[in-house]
Amino acid sequence: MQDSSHHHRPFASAIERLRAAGLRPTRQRLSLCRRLFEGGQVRHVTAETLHSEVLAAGVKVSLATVYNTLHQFTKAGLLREVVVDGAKTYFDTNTSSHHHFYDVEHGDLLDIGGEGIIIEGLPQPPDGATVERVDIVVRVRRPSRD
Amino acid sequence: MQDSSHHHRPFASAIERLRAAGLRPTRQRLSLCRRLFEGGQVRHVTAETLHSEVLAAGVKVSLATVYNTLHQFTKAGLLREVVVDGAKTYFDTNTSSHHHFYDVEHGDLLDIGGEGIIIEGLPQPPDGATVERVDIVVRVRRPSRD
DNA sequence: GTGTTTGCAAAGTGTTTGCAATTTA
DNA sequence: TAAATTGCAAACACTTTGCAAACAC
Repeated sequence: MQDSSHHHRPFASAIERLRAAGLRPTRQRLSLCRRLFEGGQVRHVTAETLHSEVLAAGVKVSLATVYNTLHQFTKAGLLREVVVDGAKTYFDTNTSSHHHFYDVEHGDLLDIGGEGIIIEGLPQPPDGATVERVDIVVRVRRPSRD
Repeated sequence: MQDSSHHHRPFASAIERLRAAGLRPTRQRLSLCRRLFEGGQVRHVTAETLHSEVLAAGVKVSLATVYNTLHQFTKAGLLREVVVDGAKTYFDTNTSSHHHFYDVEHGDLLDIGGEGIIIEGLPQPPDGATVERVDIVVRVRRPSRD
């Protein structure tokens, strides 16, 4: 059995998490923060999905603020941007090195833990280029019943 | 030394290539086709870059037609769409299974041949999902001299 | 109070579409 | 001539931005 002591230290509250990120705990940021991190599970959201989620919960936040907040969270290291689709931007609450299944039909993302994955045969990056990150996207199609 | 007899059979002409794809060889499609495939090298274009290229060469084509043509070529198997950036769509003349270096700074793409690459440890796709394609994107940063 | 954050609406970017005019076979 | 293709301009989806009002400390 593996220990999980390397998990991120759980924050006592969303306020604490925001403070640690150097962001004022405003009403809007608090509800977004709670929604993203307090379920305890990895989440994949777009600005739109997160926005309608908080709206449905009765919290008033503008879409522009959701966009801004997602980027602030990303810059602060709380989120990670995932590029799998030309149209929309996904944000992942899992910020550790890992990969993704992407359901091209429904637009669903599923994490693939980065631990067991080994890529063999990758050539050296060109010139003096430094590798920033290696992303694997497994594009899958789930048969839709029609 | 490896033989290269598995390369795509070279087409006598752009006309022939279009016919084989079931597309009428119009003036616009012909110049786009020539530009894409007659250099003999792998190319990575966006609608914008290809459009300004043909314009610069004195050929009159509308941007809308470039978009439509790129998608027709893709559907016909002449091109492959590459998703590396949320903003723009790249098209690759290399349609075989392979991967990419992506210069996040300059937006440049570079192919990584698919032959030597082995990914170990990928879990089974969820449910009855079928894998459509596995993409590796190595995001690199080339230091810009300032 | 002072600097930060918000919301709105407008602007921006890349892409798609409807349709009349043109071109191809 | 009949069917396919083009170009334009308008529509589109998603995202960013400018700025006055609201808010946090």
